[in-house]
Amino acid sequence: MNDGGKGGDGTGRAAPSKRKDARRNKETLLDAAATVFVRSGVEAPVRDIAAEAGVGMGTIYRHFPTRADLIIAVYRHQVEACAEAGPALLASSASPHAALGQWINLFVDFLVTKHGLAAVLQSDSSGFDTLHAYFLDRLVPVCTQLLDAAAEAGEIRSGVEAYQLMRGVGNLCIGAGSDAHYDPRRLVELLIAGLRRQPD
Amino acid sequence: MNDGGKGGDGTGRAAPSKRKDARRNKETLLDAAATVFVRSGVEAPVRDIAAEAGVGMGTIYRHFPTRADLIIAVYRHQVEACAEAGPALLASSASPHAALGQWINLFVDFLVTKHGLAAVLQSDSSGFDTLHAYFLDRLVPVCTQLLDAAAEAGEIRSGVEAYQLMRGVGNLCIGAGSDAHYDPRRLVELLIAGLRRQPD
Amino acid sequence: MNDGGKGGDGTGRAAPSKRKDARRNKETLLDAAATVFVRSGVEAPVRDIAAEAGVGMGTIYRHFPTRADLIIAVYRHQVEACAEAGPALLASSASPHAALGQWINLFVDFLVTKHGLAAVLQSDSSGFDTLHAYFLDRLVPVCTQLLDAAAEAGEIRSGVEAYQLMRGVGNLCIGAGSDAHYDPRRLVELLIAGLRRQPD
Amino acid sequence: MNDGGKGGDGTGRAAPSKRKDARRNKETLLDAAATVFVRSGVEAPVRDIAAEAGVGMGTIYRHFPTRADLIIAVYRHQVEACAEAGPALLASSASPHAALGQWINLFVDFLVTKHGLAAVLQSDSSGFDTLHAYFLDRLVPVCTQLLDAAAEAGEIRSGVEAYQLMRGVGNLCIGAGSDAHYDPRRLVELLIAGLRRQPD
DNA sequence: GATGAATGAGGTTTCATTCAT
DNA sequence: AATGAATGAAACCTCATTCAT
Repeated sequence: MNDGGKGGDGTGRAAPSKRKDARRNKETLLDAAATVFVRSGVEAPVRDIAAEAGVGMGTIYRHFPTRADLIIAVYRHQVEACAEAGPALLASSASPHAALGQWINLFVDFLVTKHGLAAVLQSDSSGFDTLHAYFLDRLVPVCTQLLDAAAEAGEIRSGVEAYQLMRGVGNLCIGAGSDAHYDPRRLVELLIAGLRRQPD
Repeated sequence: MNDGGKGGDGTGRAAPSKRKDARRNKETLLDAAATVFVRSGVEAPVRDIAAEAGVGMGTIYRHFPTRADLIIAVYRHQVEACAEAGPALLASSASPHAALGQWINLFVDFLVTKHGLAAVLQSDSSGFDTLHAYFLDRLVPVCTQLLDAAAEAGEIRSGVEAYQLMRGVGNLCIGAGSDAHYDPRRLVELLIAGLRRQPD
Repeated sequence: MNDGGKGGDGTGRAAPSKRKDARRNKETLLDAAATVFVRSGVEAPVRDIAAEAGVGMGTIYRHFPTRADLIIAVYRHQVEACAEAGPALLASSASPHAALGQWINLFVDFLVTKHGLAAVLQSDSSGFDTLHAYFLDRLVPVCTQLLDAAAEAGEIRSGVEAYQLMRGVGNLCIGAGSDAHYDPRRLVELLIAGLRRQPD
Repeated sequence: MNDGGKGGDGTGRAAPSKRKDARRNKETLLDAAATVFVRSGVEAPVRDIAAEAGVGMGTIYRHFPTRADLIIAVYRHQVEACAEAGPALLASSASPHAALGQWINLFVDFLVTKHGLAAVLQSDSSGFDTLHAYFLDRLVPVCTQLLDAAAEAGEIRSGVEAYQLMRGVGNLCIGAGSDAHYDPRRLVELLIAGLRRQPD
């Protein structure tokens, strides 16, 4: 959304120009943000991120007007990868339900390593609307596809929407890491198991 | 020493005594807090709660030194009721697993109507330690009992601890209410279903 | 301390009468205040004193409208004793200057054991005016007498006023006790030594 | 808005650069703080200082994270000057004892004009540790040097430590200014006189 | 474009003092 | 007379966000 798409823009650039500098700067920013996010969570003070990047705070606001924009940018690659893994898993797995389980695991693995991200994903603070929307837009369709496939195969009960499932999985990941006795993976596994069409 | 005083004091007191007033006031406070908690969540500013109750902020601090104390007081009755319902359900339900499901539903019903409580329950901020402890102390044993019964009856897979389950359920309840499309009950149902010993 | 504990106090009272009760109460208060002053300084919260005495805060305000009143009452005996020691020392000492030194030592001994009193004695907060006045009224004349005697005997340089000297000694006592490396007695000794008519 | 000031800045600079502005601002802050310190003492509310300077409170915290930092900054020049005057006086004075007296006078002159500083200098509140340390680190060695010189010259009794002397002098300066009848200078003079080796 | 100084709302907590019971 | 609950002013400190340079 904020930079103009899949990347067609780079093909034959010759002049390094301001543009390149800016890009480098932006990437420095993303690296710094990622680092700080790991250290202090995705709600870390802007100042800390700026300091880590060695730039002024204004620079961050220029490139990423809202925190959501920054978070999205930092995790875009991983979200994309996750989204793209959906169809692939569907194709390669023994069953749609298995594919769903594996895909969800990818999502969980992503979330549990992102200190504070899961929490912010369910925040209803309007500042995070964009973030919310991005994750949903990108992942819900994939999840829907997997869910539909499993439903069609008769493996799962119907009536569970992808949106809900994603939200639930996201929620289960909140607080992981701060409590060694809490293992979201295990619970998510139960959740997915619960989707199974029941024997009785 | 300070009240013996004149001596008699007892039997037929007409004066309602400060004590009674204070007690009433405390209840006013709890009502006010409950109201504000619904409106703005359990992390609402102390000042707001005081205003709602029509008292000074100091009054709140007098009765409830920490926010955790206030939250516990506000919800104590419901938590107790929930805890006590466990054994009852176990006795009256068709199966331990069914009892577990029903009990969890009670817990979910409780949580989803408490704006922000679920979120705070998993917060690792030290200010909420007491709150955390209270919920855990009161509910985990009950859950354990239900879980054990179900395990013994061979209805569920073993290896899931009550603590984890409660945490998971609590997490699933975060953000309920702020999103009409998100229904924790449904997901919790899946989670509990997932506990079932699998057919394969 | 404040309730008689061992029970010895019962000797032979027949008619406790309101008056006596009130007196007892007042004394209980003074004991409690003294205790708390030692523990937390003379600026300890009113509530603490009330708690120590086992009475309500209102009772303290009734008997001692201002903190200064309370402080004065607590230390009155000792201040009186100090004041009265002046003439006695003058009569019994080898020289007026020696008497002065001994008397000042009494004052210092009194102050250094009263956590925070010296500090409050020089506070210009209007709340302490009475306190200020009491100490001054009671002790400055005594000091003047000693000073005059010493001056008359040609032992000290003239031109130092009792008020100043008392203030100075009081100031030197501030903070004693909180710093093992600071010994007001030694400095006061220098001050008094400095009063001596210089040889040159 | 915030300073207008003496006007010297007009020379020829066109772009005073943020840095320069900030520096000026910092000085504005120090001036304001000094003013407020005179008016209300060194423990004046941060908000008052900010108001006096015409800046937000955050600005104060940016430049001076703790109150001790601010106080030190406000008085640094004078403390340094005082410290540096020590050796100079020693070199130029008739005797080490005279030098000591003059140096102490400088210190007293400094303190008596700093409303509340002397009081805070003996506070044992941990917030002022830095302040305490600064004054001690800077001045005690100088005092030691003067004291040692005088002792070596046989002018004073030994056994008085610079730390104690400084503390004592500081204490004597507490409350100066709020009482026209109290003149610390006179008392300090006595103290120093008292150091003299006694004739007897 | 970049910088980072400045702003100031926002929330917390403490206690002296009053006054209804 | 005594009680102690209630009041609420005061101060503190933090950060997201803006904007002059």
